[in-house]
Amino acid sequence: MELNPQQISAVRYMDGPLLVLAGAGSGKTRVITAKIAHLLREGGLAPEQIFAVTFTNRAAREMSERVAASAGRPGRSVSVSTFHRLGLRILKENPAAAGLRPGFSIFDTADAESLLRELLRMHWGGAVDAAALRDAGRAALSMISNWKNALLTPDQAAANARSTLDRTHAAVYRDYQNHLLVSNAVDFDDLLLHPARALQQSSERRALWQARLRYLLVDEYQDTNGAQYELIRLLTGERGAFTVVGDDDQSIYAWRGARPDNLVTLARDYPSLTVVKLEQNYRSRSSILKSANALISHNPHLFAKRLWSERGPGDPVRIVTVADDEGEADRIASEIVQQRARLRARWGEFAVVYRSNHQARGLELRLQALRVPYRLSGGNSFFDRSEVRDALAYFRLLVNPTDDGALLRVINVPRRQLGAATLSGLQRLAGRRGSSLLDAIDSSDLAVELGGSAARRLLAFRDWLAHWRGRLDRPAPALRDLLADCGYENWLAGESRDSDQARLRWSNVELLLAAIERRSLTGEEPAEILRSLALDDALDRDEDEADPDEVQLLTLHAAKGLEFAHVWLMGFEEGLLPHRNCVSDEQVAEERRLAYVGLTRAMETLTLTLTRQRRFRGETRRTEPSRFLAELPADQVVWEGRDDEPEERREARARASLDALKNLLD
DNA sequence: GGGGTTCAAGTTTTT
DNA sequence: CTTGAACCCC
Repeated sequence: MELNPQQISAVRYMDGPLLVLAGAGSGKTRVITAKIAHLLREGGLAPEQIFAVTFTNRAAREMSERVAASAGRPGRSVSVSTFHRLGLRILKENPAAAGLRPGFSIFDTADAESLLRELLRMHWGGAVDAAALRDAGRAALSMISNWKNALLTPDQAAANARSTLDRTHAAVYRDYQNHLLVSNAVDFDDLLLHPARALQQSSERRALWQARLRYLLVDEYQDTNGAQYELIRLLTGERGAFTVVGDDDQSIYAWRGARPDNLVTLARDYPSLTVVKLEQNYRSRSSILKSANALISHNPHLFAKRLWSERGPGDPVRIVTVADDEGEADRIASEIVQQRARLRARWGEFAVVYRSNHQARGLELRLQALRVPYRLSGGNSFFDRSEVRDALAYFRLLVNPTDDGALLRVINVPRRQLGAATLSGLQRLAGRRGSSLLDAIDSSDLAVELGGSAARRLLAFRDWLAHWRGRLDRPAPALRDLLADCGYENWLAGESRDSDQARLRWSNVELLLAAIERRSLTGEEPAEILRSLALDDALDRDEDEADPDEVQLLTLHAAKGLEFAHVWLMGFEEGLLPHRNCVSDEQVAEERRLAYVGLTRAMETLTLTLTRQRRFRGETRRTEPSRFLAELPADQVVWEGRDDEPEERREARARASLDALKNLLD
C-alpha cells in the first residue's frame, strides 16, 4: 500500500531524532517496517545494526513478522524485542557490572513478592498476620518498582523518604536488592535498571553499544518509564539516531511506571527533535472513529490531534444491553457464529475484548458449547500454574544453586519433613553468614542450630540436588528423572481434586519439559532457557500453525496495537470500565484511554455490551452503565435491549436471532 | 512436622 | 464461588 506524505517523511527522515505522533490506526507499524526497509536500502545500515523495541511479547512477535515480510531476508537479523529482552541482552554481556554471576535467575512478580513478604516479616519481627503481610508485600513491590523505574538507588529512596512507611520501604528496598544479589537474581525492573546503570557508569560499554546499535526504533513510546527513557538515551547517544512512535491517548501503563510525559521530555532533551503527526486513520469506519474521538475528547491531552478517516460511515456502533453475564456471553458467542456465516468471514476476524481476564470465563464456555475455535491471550498464563512453577523452581535450583526463591518453593514439595521451623532456622543461619540458603546448609553450625535430624535431611537434600545438577547437559531428561525420583507426579496427583485434574496438571509439566527440550536441542544453555522462559508470556507454539483461524479473546491491554474487522467490547459498566479501583481523575482518564484503545481496534463493526445484573463473588448484583457511554456521540450509535426499547421489537429481534442460529446449526 | 477442617477475603491491566 | 490462611489434633 502507498504511504501518505506524512508517513513518507517519517520513513525518510534519518538526520536526527524523530518523534512520530501516531494516532490509532494511522499506520504506525507500517511506518516502522517501511523505515527499517528504508534504513537497510538507503541508510547503508546492516540488519544487525537496527534495533526495534516494543513493550509486549505479542507486539514484538507481530512486528518481527511484519519486518521479515517487508524487508525480505535481511529483515530477519534486525533485532526486534521487548525492552526487557534487550535489557537482558545487555546485562548478560557483563553481569559483573551489576554484581551478578553468569547463571543469574530472573525473579518474576510472585518470587519478588514472596521475598518481600519474608523481609517485611523480619523487619517487623515476627507476628504479623498473613493478609496484612501480603498487602504490605504488594505495596512494597510497587513502591520499589517505582523507585527502580525512576532509577533511584535505595540510598536515594531513603533520602527522599517523607513518611515512616516510605522509610520502611526504602530499608526493605535495600535488603531486597541485597537478597537478590545473594540469590544471584534480578527482577523484571532490574532488567532495565542494571543495564541503564551499567551504561551510565562505563563510557566503554556505551561506546560499544552505540557502535553496535546504529538505529533504534521504539514502538508505543508513550509507555516508556524513566529507566527505559534513559536506556534509549544511552544507547543512541549524541547522534540521537532513533525514531520513537507514540500516542498519548493510548497511554495505558501508568500503573506500571509509564510516563507519557516522556513525549514532552524528549522535545526538551533533544532540541533538534523532529515531530511528524500521523492523523489519517486507515483502520476504522467513521462511525467507530467518531465515537472514539468523542470519548477521548473528555481527556486532557499533551498534543492536539485530529484523527479522520476516508473509510466511509459503516454501521453505527451498537450498544447492547443484556440481562446478565450469562446472557452477555451467550449473545456475543451466538452473534459471532451468525456474523461469520452471514459475512463469510473467518473466525480470526472477530475479537472480544474486556477489562479484566476473569470476564472471559463465561464466554469461553459458550464458545466451547458452540464449537467456536478461540484463542485466549494472557490471563492465567501457563507459567502461573503451580505445577509449572514447581518444575521451573527445580530447574532454577539446578542452574543457580543460590536461588533462594526457588529453594523455598520446592524444598518441601513433595514433603521432605523440612517445615517452617527448619526453614526459619536455615534463614537465620543464612542471614548471619550473608549467604544463600543452600550455602547455609554447609555451615558448621547446622546441626547445632537445627538439631541432628533436620540437619541430616537438609544435607541429603543438598546432595540430592547436586547429583541432578551433574546431569544438566540434558536438562529436560534430567528434570523429568528428578521429578520422578522425588515422587512429584504422585504428590501432584494427591493434591489434585480428581484424576482428570491430576492428568491435566501433569500434562502441563510435560509441556514445560517439551519446551525445555526443544530449546535445549537448538543449543541454548540451561540458564538462558530459564531466563527466556521467565520473560515469555506463553510457550512457543509449533511453527506449522502459524496462522490459526480463531476468535481472539483479549484484555484491553493485550489488544493494544492490534486490529480486527469485528470487535465486541464486553462489560461496559461502572466498576468494570472504569474499574472499581480507579477513583482519581487521573485514573479515570487512564480507564478512558483503555476504552479508547478498545474502540479503535475495530475496522468494520463494533459492539459494546453491558448487563443489567452480574454475578459477583457468588451473588447477583445490579450493574450500572459505564459513564463512558454518555460520552459517545448519539448520532453514531444505536442501542439494543435497553429498557426503553419497545417490547415487541426486542422480542422480534430475539426470535430472529434464535432462528438464524438454529438454521446455522442444522 | 503433617494433615484435615473451617472460615474469611477477594486479582485490573504486563514484563 | 473460589482460594488461601488460621486452627486444631494427631
